[in-house]
Amino acid sequence: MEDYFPFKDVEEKWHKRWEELFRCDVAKSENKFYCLMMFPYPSGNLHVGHGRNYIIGDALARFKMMEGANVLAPMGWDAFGLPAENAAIKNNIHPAEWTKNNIKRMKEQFDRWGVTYDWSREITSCEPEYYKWTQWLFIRLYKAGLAYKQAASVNWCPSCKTVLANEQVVGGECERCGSKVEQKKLEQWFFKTRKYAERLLQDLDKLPMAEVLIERGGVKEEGVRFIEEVKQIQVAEREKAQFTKKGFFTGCYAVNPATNKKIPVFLASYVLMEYGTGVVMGVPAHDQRDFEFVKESPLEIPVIQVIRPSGSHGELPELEAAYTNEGEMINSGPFDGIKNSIAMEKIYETLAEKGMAKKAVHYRLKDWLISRQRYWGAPIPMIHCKRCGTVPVPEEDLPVVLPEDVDFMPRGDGKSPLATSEEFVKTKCPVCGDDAERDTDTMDTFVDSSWYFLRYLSPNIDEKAFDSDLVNRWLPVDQYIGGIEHAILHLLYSRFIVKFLYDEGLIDFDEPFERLFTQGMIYRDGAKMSKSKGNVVSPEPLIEKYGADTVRIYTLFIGPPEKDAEWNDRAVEGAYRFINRVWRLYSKNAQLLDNVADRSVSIDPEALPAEMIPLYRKVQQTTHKVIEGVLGGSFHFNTAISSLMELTNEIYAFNERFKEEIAKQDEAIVGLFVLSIKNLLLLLSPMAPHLSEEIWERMGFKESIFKQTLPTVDSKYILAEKYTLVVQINGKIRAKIEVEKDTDSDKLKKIALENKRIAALKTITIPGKLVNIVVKER
RNA sequence: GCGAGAGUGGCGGAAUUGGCAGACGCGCUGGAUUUAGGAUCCAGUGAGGCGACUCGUGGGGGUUCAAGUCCCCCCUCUCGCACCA
Repeated sequence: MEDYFPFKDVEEKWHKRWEELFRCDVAKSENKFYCLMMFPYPSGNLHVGHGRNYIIGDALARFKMMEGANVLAPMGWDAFGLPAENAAIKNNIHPAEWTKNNIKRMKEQFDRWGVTYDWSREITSCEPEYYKWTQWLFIRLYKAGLAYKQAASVNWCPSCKTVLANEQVVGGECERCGSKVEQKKLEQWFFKTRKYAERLLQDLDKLPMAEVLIERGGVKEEGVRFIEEVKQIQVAEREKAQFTKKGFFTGCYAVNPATNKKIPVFLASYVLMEYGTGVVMGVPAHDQRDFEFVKESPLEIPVIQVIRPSGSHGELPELEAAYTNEGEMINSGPFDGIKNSIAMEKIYETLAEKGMAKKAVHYRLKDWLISRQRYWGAPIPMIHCKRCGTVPVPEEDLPVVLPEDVDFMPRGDGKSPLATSEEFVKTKCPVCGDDAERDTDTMDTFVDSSWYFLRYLSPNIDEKAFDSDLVNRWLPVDQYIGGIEHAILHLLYSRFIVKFLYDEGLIDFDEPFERLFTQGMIYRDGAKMSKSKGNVVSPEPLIEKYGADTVRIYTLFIGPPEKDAEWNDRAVEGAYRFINRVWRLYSKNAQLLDNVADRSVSIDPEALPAEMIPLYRKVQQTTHKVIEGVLGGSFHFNTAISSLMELTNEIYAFNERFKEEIAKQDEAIVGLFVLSIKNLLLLLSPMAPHLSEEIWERMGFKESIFKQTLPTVDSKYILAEKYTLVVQINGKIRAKIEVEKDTDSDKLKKIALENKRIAALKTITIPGKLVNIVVKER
């Protein structure tokens, strides 16, 4: 008997066979299930926190297969991006090569977890075959009037003379050299996401997912704004705002239309031109920023309190900070005495009647700035001609290939690295044929990832971006799984692009994802795993020591998948013990179980002796719980595993109790025993696939366990025929009595009252649960 | 500041419609087995009390026969965004 599951001997064998299993025939779209996991950035190493995403997705894909679905589970690489360029600069390796190496390594990591995909559909966003179509998308947007050029600020390091990403700015300083970062205006490309703001907001209702709320923060309606009256004020010459929260008195006054009082007008450094009209009403008594402005400024600015804190009386003390809570209005003319939240609406109504105000909706959504002054991205396919202006590269000339031999070290003139390649820059104008220059910026990597899920259906076609027919049959994605960090922008951009393609008539759906699931982060020592904190847990040593199934089971068992969880090295052993407990169930009984498939073993539940019914019932209850818990929509693998542990414990007890009968091959007992083990394996297999497949094969089944259907539930046996009735007095438990399952209320009441002879005022009877007796005094 | 989420044993976490709080696992304790250790198997394990009992789901109120769950107020923590008013 082998005491431990020999995972090292069998894992590889199964990885090879599963590749076939996961190859999807997309021509058959009936009963399709598109299970999409966010394609990762190939940063080099996956840790167990990343693993959660892929393990959840893999387990789900396998459950769906066993439910009979035609599962499409593809994978690819979001392969353009800043880290490749940083690594290149640091280690003097070409970004393309660095990326390629990382992809190779990460693919191996997927494999070791037993996470399987349809690799025949692999896509890599940095390959010309792919980014050709990212460029094509840009041109479509441009031709539809949704791409435009405008000056916008970038972070600029005056010492490195280069553009910095937000991430590279730490505390206002360049992370590399520590110089103070400046803002510099550059002409850049934008996509008009704002044009889709209303639809992006409205259609959120089509997405049944918890994360909707997160995105509501991104596209948000701003409330009432008093625009009209302030527009009349002439804004004086603006003083340059190089200091924070300082102001300049214009000498002008505005009139507060609600009270008809004069208000001094200031220029303030902290008011953003880009937001709203660029003009705001300062309320120093009730806005902390305005309050600080008044405090920091040498100017004499009156602070008028207009909200009296709830419950306060008499003279109001001088404020030490802005009062931002509820209260009633004071110093507000006709609105005095009204609760501030109500007054807000009242003031609006009054002004609206006079035609002085109107409600406006402000989406907290900017147009999408897609230009990046970087090398490692898809070149923007535009040509600048002196005579014809900016013109798109003709579609037949795509892709605009990213030249390999470019010096992408910081050059110090602020231009994109591509500008150094004369060969790249110099071109002919496609309109007039004259000498012209290519745009030297590349696209934001979010553009690459905003359409990749369409490409998976036909990853290799070179005459178009995607096959509309296949895409229409397979999308929207049935289940999208990914990290919370991408739940906002990536989702927004993908939705924008899909709506655009819908408007262009290229696809017939306008939301890309049917359901989204964002899994929680895995923490370690109270912080999320990161290289800089040095708290990452690598999967390899764990898989080496305990096997892939242990790591999978632990990862799924750690907690509800949507919540954050703390990694605990020692608790991994619990998963390891469980795996081996299941294995021993087999190995202890190998004589019986080896090739048991070839024999007919069956049971008739109706004919089972009473002492065997509890196990049969446990099998039914577990089956019900696992299938409901996982496929019922909540992906609660943690409770599914716990109930499989319970079942395992019960099979152990059964095995021990009927040891001799099993040895003697008693038909009924062996039948139930084998059934229990079969169901245990079927339910466990998506989560611990190596173990389950191996035992399944040894039991003599010729086909993969993932080609089996999930066990069905004999629902008659879900409820026990007896249960523990709780008897409460005044809501406190006073007795517990075993009763028959179908006992009616009257009978229950009688049983309870006989048990405790109490003069009852009132009795609450809940069949199946409890009897609560209410008495006057205890 | 805005937005989102979360507070249950020593720890991770369970608890249909409000109906036995703490399933399952980790850790700990004890027993079996073993020359011993490890591994394995079995049992116990919220706190207090000898006890019948009492107290317990961040804190305080409330609704109810009954509250982790519903309502009001407060506290703490985590994440995301932001000179966005």
